[in-house]
This record gives sequence, C-alpha cells and structure tokens, in this order.
Amino acid sequence: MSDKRTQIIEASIDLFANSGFWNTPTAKISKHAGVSTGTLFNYFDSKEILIDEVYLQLRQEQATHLADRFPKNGTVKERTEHIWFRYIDWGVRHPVRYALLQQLKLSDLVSEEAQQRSMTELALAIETVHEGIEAGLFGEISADFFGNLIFAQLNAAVSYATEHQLTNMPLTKHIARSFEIFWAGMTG
Amino acid sequence: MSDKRTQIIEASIDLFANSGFWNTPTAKISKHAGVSTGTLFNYFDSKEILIDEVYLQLRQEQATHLADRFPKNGTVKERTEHIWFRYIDWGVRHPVRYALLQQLKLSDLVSEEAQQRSMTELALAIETVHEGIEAGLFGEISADFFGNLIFAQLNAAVSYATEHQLTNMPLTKHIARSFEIFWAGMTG
Amino acid sequence: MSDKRTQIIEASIDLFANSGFWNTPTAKISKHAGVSTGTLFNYFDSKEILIDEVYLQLRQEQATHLADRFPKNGTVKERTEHIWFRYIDWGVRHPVRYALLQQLKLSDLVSEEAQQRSMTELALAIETVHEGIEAGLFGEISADFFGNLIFAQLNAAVSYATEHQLTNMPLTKHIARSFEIFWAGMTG
Amino acid sequence: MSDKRTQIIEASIDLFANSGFWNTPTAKISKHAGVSTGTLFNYFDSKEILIDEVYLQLRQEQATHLADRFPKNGTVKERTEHIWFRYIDWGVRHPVRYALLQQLKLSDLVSEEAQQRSMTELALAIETVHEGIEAGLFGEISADFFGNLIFAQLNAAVSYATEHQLTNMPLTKHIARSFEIFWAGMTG
DNA sequence: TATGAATGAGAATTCATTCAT
DNA sequence: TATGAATGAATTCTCATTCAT
Repeated sequence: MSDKRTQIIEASIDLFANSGFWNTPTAKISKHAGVSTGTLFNYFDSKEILIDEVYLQLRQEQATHLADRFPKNGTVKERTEHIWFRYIDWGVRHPVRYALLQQLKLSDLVSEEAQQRSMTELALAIETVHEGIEAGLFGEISADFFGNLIFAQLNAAVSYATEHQLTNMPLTKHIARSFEIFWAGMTG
Repeated sequence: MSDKRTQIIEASIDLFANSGFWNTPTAKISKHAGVSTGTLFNYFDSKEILIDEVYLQLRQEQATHLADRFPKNGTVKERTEHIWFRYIDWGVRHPVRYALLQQLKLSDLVSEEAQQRSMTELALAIETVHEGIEAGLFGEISADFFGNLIFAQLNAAVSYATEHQLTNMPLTKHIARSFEIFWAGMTG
Repeated sequence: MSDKRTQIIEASIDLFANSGFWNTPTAKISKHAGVSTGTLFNYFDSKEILIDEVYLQLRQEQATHLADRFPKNGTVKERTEHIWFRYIDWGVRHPVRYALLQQLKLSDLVSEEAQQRSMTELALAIETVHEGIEAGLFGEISADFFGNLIFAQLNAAVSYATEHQLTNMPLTKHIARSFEIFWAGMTG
Repeated sequence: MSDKRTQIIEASIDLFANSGFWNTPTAKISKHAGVSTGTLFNYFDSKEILIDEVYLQLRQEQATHLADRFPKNGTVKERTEHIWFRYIDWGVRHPVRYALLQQLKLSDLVSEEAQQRSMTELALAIETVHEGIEAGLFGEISADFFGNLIFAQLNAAVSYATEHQLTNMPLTKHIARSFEIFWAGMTG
C-alpha cells in the first residue's frame, strides 16, 4: 500500500532537517523510512524528484493551514491579518518543517516546475494583496515588491519567535506587534 | 605572493554562484583558477575552510562598502539611512556576490567560528540600532527582532531591485521608498 | 551468498603478499577479485578492516591446522611436538600465507581488537606451555618468554625450510632436528 | 655543512618509529629535521633511498656495538657469548631503534643492495658461527639455519626484556638464562 | 647549496541508481 | 511490488618530487 510514500517523505523531512540535503544519502532515508533502497526509487524516480515532492508537501501543509477559516469576505486588512497570524502560527508549531521549507526555497534544489506548482497554493494571499494595492491602500508599490516584503517580515517574525521560544501570550503579542509594524510600514 | 589565493577565492565565488557549493568539485575550482588541485589545498586545508574564507571575504567587502563615508556623527535616522542605501547599493552592484552571501548565511556550511568573526564587521550597524532603541525611537521592540526585520526588508529590497534590474532613478526611488516603508513601520 | 567476501579476501592475500599492504590499492584488490570498487566497501567498511579480516582469516586457518589430530591426552612433550610439526607443516605448505601472517604481526596494521580475538585460537598451545612450566619441565622461565622463544624458533625453522625448499625426508628431518634443539634448550 | 644529513636521518628514525614508514610523509621529516622539503631531496634522491640509508645507519650502529671489545682470540663460546650480550644490550638500550630495525628487515622496503651491504657488518658473527660448526660443536646443522636460530632467539630475548623493562640484575640474569637455553639447544 | 610553492597522479571512500530475484 | 547486492563514476585530499629563485 502507498503508505510507504508517506513514510519516505517523512523520513526525508527528518533527515534533511538534521543533516541537510547533501549529507543525507538516499540509503539513509530508505533505512529511516523502514523500506529498502530499491523501494525508494519505485516511488520517486530520483533524489531530485524526492526533494521536489518534499517541498510540495510542505508547501501544501502550509497552504492548508493558511486557508483554514480564511475570512473570504473580510476586509483586506482582516484577510491580511489572518494570513499573518496563521503563517507565523504554522512556522512556530512546526519549526523543523518551516526551517526546511526556507532552506529549500533558497537552495536551487527545487525544480522550476515545482516552484511554479507551489505558487497556486498561495492564491488567496496573492489575491488579497492585489486587491489592497488596487484599492490604493498601500501607496505606490508593485505587487512583486509587496510580496517580497510581506514574506521577508513574516520570516523575520517566525525566526525571532522560534529562537526565543515564544508561546502563549508573549507569542500573541509578538505576532500582533509584528503585524502592526508591517501594516504601519505599508500604509504609513 | 598570495596571488593564487585570490584567484582561488574568485574562482570559488564564480562557480559556487553558478552551480552551488555541492555541485562544485574542488577540481573544477582549481582548474577555473588556473592552478593545480594540489595548490588549492596548499592554500586552504579543506573545502570547508575554503567556503569559510569565501564567506569572510564577501562579508568584508560588504562591510567595507557600508563603512564608506559612514556619518558617525549623524542622527540615528541618518546613519540608518546610510546603511540602507549602501547595503542595497552593494547588493545591486554585485548581485552574484550578494546572492552567494545570502545562500551561505542560510546553508549551515559556514562554521560557527567564521560566523562569529564576521559579526565584528557589522559593528556600526549594531551600534546604531541599539542607540535608536534606547532612545525610544522605535517603540517597544527587542534589538534582536529589530535586526531580523531590518535585514529581512533590506534583502527583500535587494531581491526586487535585482530581479527587475533597476538602475539610476528608478533604483534611487526604490531605495528611498523601501526606506520610507521601513522607517514608517518602525516608528509607527 | 558471501562468495564475494571470500574472493576479496583471497585477492587481498595474493596482492598483499606480492606488493605489500601499502602498495596495494583497494582498486587493485577489487579488480583482482573480479568485483567493483564499491562492492569491496560493501563487505569491508575500510581498508583497515579488510586487513584485520585477512589477518583473522589466516590465523584461523593456521589454528585449524594446529588443532587437527591434536593429542589432547598426550604428554606435554607429545603435545608440543604436535604443535611443532603442524606449525612448520602449515608454514611450508602455505609459504605466501605464512609470510603474510608474519608481516601482519609486526606491522602495526592489525587492530588491537583483532589481535585479541586471534589469541583465542592459540588456546591449546598456551595451555600446553603453562602445564609444562608448572610441572617444572623447563626450569625457571616465564610463560611469556617461553612463548617468545617457541615462536621465534618455529619461525626460524619455517623460514629455513621455505628458503631451501625442503620437502619429504629432508623436511621431516629438519623439523625433527629443530624440535630437538628447542627441546634440548628448554629442558637444559 | 653535512650536519643536515644527520638531522634528516635522525628525524626519520623518530618519525618512522612513531608512525611507520607509510604514514610519514617526507614533508613531515624535513620539518622535523628543521630543513626544507627541497633540502631533503638534495641529500637523498628519493624516499626509498632515505629508508635504505636509515637502515644502513642502524645496522652500523648495531655492528659497532657488537664489535666493541670483541674477544677475537676467545673460544667460540666466549665470542658467541660476547655477541649475545652486546646484541641484547644494544636492543634494550635503544628500543626504538631496535624495533625500527626489525620492522625494516621484514618490510620489503629495504633494497636488496642495502641488505647485501649490511651483511658485511655482521662479518665477525658469521665467522664465529662457521668456526663453531666446522669444529663440530653444534652437531649437524647448516650455517644458514644456525644464523636464523641465533637471531630469532636473540630477538625473542630482546622483545621480552623490553616489554618487561628489565634492567640491572634481572636483565643480566635474563641475558644469561637466554644464552644458556640457546647454548644448551645447540650443543644438545 | 638551500628553499618552499607548485604539481598532478593516485588513494580511499561515497552514493545515486539499477536489476535480477 | 519489494528487495538489497552490485555498480563505478565522482569526490576530496595526500604526497613524493621538481625547479625557479
């Protein structure tokens, strides 16, 4: 049964996070997953493809988390705030997965195609941004730069929260404060 | 004289930027540098150390650029603005080097020790930040988070400028606008 | 089945004997064994370990030869004589293996652990010696020195027999004479 | 001045004894000797030749020690006894050099030619042996085998004394006892 | 004679991938 | 579909030796 696929992906996440992609031989992955070397290649044609799939898996988990209870009909600010909270929340709850995802983004290891495919999962964020810009909420700024900025600041907020192991009230405050800064900057 | 050392570092930068650290065999580096495999290891005891040295070299170039004409006696805002402009300027002028530096930071390949050593080169930025925070300029915020935020936004600005190949007036405007956003965010 | 393992060990013995351990690259061994470089390292984690295993293999072959038809219930002299004959016999029949074993003993290449393990294979010789000493057969002498002496003389006897290619009657006479000398020396 | 030659030989002895021939790069030797890599090769055309020279040096030191106060006109037994005492004495006084010499003998690293040349230094031992055999002192035995035996037993005696760190009276007794055993064996 | 940077042919070992069972 | 032994190209690093200064 195709449970093995999941086992292999999970094993990869574990090991990649601990030792990096290049220090994790496929043999180690299959062992950790409890399958044979051959089996890994039955499910993923190459290590490259496995990495792509890990990336897509993480992106999807993240996207699902963002989409949960998304206030479709809220104002732009409400929707942005929702994304803000949920993004940081996911990052803090899954620090290993989050760190891995960040590394993958910058590592050149994910194929162009996988990058493209993962974009669709951010649809609701992108849409919100566009709407805000068109409405003139953010002054003169390109959507691209806006995207860069929001993710940069989110990432900064997650890193800080994780490093300082914020939870409960301090975490909530941190999220709120970081959103304030972001919003003040953009609308300021 | 240590001309060869420089050649090897430059070759490394070239190749690392093109193909990544793990896809760049030392043999390729030495060939590209016009020296023999043995010579590379005369100058750098291991590939790991070579990577460290590349990192330190780039950091130093960047730090030198930031320090140039730094307004020691200016206000916190003036000093921050200086850093803002010079940081983006360096990133845009040396996109390959900048991208490499970013990758190295996140890659786990740079030794703790090299990271530490490179910190000293940011002294003037760090000092400025602390002064501003203590003066209450930025509301309630930790220096750590402030650091995360400023570099995150700078990075977002550089990426955007490079991707869109901004130069001259559009670049200047972009830098100014990004600083505005940053400053507005921080000062609320 | 572990046929390959045997092939690799045999190839190692051949090549080590001809060219020494340090002049025998693992690549040459695997080629000679008719397997790929990778396969060698599937069976032996490192060249060091391979050498250990070669050593243990030879020791065991020798021990088996000594144990064959060992007169458990004979007198100390009879048992010592048995060992004497069988030891020289094995050395003369397998000059390559014997020479290699001697080299390995003195070479520092065999791990402490492998040395220890190989000791158990000499149990019957050691026991015999102790019994003789305790019975006062050999005058005042430590078991250690006795051990040194017996192997030294055995080795001298094997070397001579091999160099002069003794067989049949001359060999039998040589073995007998050398035992006489040994026994006369020890029993004074 | 050709003091350097000596320094290089001494450095080689030191390092060979500590780490073996194959784990001692010429660069390490020259450093230890306080000369440059080039200089080593001015004095010795190759590492092989250096090893030969180390061997000859040690053999000569040993031969000199044996020859000291040699009782040319003594009986065969007296002369043999002299060699016996001096040989063990040298081995115990210079355990590092002795061990190295033994290793070199068995290692295949010394050229045939150097082996030959070193023989001349044992002239007085060889002569004594021959005389004893011709005089019928030792029963029926070939000079070759006799040579094998005497050196084997000497070596056993040195090893034992060194391992157990014998000195003074215990050492003297050990030497005497070992000679007794040898002589009793040979004269049966 | 002394120097030591430069050389480049190896050396041991790794690892993604295949394929016969 | 699952297995895991076998493969061999590729990798980092070593070291005896040379030669221009």
